[in-house]
Amino acid sequence: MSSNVTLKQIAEALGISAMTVSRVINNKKNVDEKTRKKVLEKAKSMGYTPNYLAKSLVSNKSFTIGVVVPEISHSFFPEVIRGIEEVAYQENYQLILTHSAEDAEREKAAIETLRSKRVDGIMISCSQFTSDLSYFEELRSSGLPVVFFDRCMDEAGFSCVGVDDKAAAKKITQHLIDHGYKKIAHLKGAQGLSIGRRRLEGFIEAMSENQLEIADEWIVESGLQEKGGFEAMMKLLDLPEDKRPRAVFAINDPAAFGAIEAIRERGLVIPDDIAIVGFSDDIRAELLPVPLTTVHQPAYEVGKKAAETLLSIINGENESVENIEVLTQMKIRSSCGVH
Amino acid sequence: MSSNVTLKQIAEALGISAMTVSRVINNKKNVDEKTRKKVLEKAKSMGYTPNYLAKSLVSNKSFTIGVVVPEISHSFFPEVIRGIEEVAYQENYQLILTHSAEDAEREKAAIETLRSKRVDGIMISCSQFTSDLSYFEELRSSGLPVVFFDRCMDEAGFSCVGVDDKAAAKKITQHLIDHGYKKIAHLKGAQGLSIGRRRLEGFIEAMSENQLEIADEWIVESGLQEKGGFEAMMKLLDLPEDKRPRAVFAINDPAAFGAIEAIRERGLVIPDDIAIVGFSDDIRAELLPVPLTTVHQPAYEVGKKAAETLLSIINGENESVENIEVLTQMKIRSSCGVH
DNA sequence: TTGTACGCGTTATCAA
DNA sequence: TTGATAACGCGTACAA
Repeated sequence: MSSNVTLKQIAEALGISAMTVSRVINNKKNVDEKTRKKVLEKAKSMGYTPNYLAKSLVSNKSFTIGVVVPEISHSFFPEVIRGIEEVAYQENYQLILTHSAEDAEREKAAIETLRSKRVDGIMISCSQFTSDLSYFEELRSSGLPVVFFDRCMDEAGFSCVGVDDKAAAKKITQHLIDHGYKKIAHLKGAQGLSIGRRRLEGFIEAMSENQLEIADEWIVESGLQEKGGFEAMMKLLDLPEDKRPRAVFAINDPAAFGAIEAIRERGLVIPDDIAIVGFSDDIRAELLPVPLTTVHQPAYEVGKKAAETLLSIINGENESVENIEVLTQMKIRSSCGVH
Repeated sequence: MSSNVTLKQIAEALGISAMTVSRVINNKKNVDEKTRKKVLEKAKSMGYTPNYLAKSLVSNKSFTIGVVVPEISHSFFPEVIRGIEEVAYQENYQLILTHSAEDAEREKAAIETLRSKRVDGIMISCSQFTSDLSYFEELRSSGLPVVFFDRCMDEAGFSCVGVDDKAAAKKITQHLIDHGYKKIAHLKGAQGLSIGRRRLEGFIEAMSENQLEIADEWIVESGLQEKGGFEAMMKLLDLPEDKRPRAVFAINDPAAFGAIEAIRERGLVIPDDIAIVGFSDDIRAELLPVPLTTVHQPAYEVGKKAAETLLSIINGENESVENIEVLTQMKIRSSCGVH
């Protein structure tokens, strides 16, 4: 077992008080130079490591931030985490990383654990199935600083850092429209989630402004993963040929990948038979046989901004509940049929 | 600020002792049913959250594991982290994730912070420039459970969980040899790192066993990133044409990607002019214009195994220092000229 | 069944 | 400059 050296032990070994040792370790002024040296040497030789648990217990401050993500593997979240970590590192905070695995209950449990570990704040990107608003209202009343990122619960009363989902969705839909597509479908995400709702809104707004029909059967829920995209696309492909859309805007790239697989399986060609665009600019998007037109999300920036927002709340520099949008960029490739 | 409710506050509100409340919260037997109910209700209404800091201080156990990775973004580490997280989650441990950004000093600092936060164990994947063995010896003498994964310091006396680097390197080199290549170069990694050394060993062994020449100028240090791969490959391409290798085994896929870029820039064709193979099966490998032959590393498995190993040490079920190798799988694609 | 005393490692406060 | 004491929130050990 790892036996840890304490201030008291150093003090005893030196025949002085623990308080003096503490003062030395924390670089306080009022310590005799000789004593200081003696203590530092002893601390080193005994292999002293300060106990932040005890420190935190006293100061009610842990310099730890909790992060809750719904998935870890794909390209977006690791990049966000890197952004968070960078900011945290600069400010001497550490990250407790938890993973909800798209499970709302696991997400709740993770948040409770983080609270128990007395993190100074929490950053949450919701699972696809998160819907219990009352839980977040309770969390809010606890006073713990919380910031959502990417996948937010809008009504929860916490700040949200994401991208300009609605504007970008509208823009990429408009791009399809500008190039002659009229029959456009949307693979949508859960409507409890900010991104699901906002991207759908952007799609609808673009269609409406151009007086295009938004057929009910052309808005299909796919969720955010490949499998859902595949299944949703299959539904569209099962429509009678004259009712079939000529273009598809998928809620995100993984859903688009699934849809592409479905289209390929049916022997149809992208973009000739069906055009498709995604959202997120997954690392694989530009490497596909038919590179995917999509919206680039500056994930690292989202992470940084979210961490900065949380830290400003923790430091009491910021009271307001904000909706912060990092700007995206369209990536026109060939899957939309327009180079 | 978030004012946290304590056992004592609940006790006072109920006119009983904190100890009784503690017993209820921890589901101890000897509590009157009525008291239990009363306490649970009060705890809920007051929004009680147990303070694990205090608990850990007493029990000398934090149920927290420190993880140190050299990079976060690419496909390998997120997948490893997911594996670690999964095991940790099952056993009710949380992860403090730290990032050395390939900086040996930052790595040391991260480990020290983790010790201060009294993690129950640490999992480390070294930076490319880690070389201070004495630091790890000190760490070892502290008795804190430590496991290396993927990038290990062999002499440090800690267990190491990785893949069968040497065997796999030998096998993929042999694959090139079997298909007629004789002039084969290797883009190597830092020799302070297990993977750098082992993959080079595998390469050399395959070449030697086939009595093939290992020219000094054909073993070039590239490091583990794209940029280094590009530069190293450029050196090879600058050799007089008759001294130029016909095939290249890159230490990992990112280095291979850089090398491929260099080859392309010189107007040469893969695999016709130069064949290339990598290591790691990056998510992009199979999507390249000429899909990359490489070695698939089961990253998730490595993470799981490493976490299991660490937990077994923490639980005192395992004393021995082991070298655990998860088996890889060759992915033959077209960059090696053999389908 | 319930309560009291004490200690975990640290620091703020006040006294010497 | 240094030291004694109390407190942070909790649980163990013991007593009532």
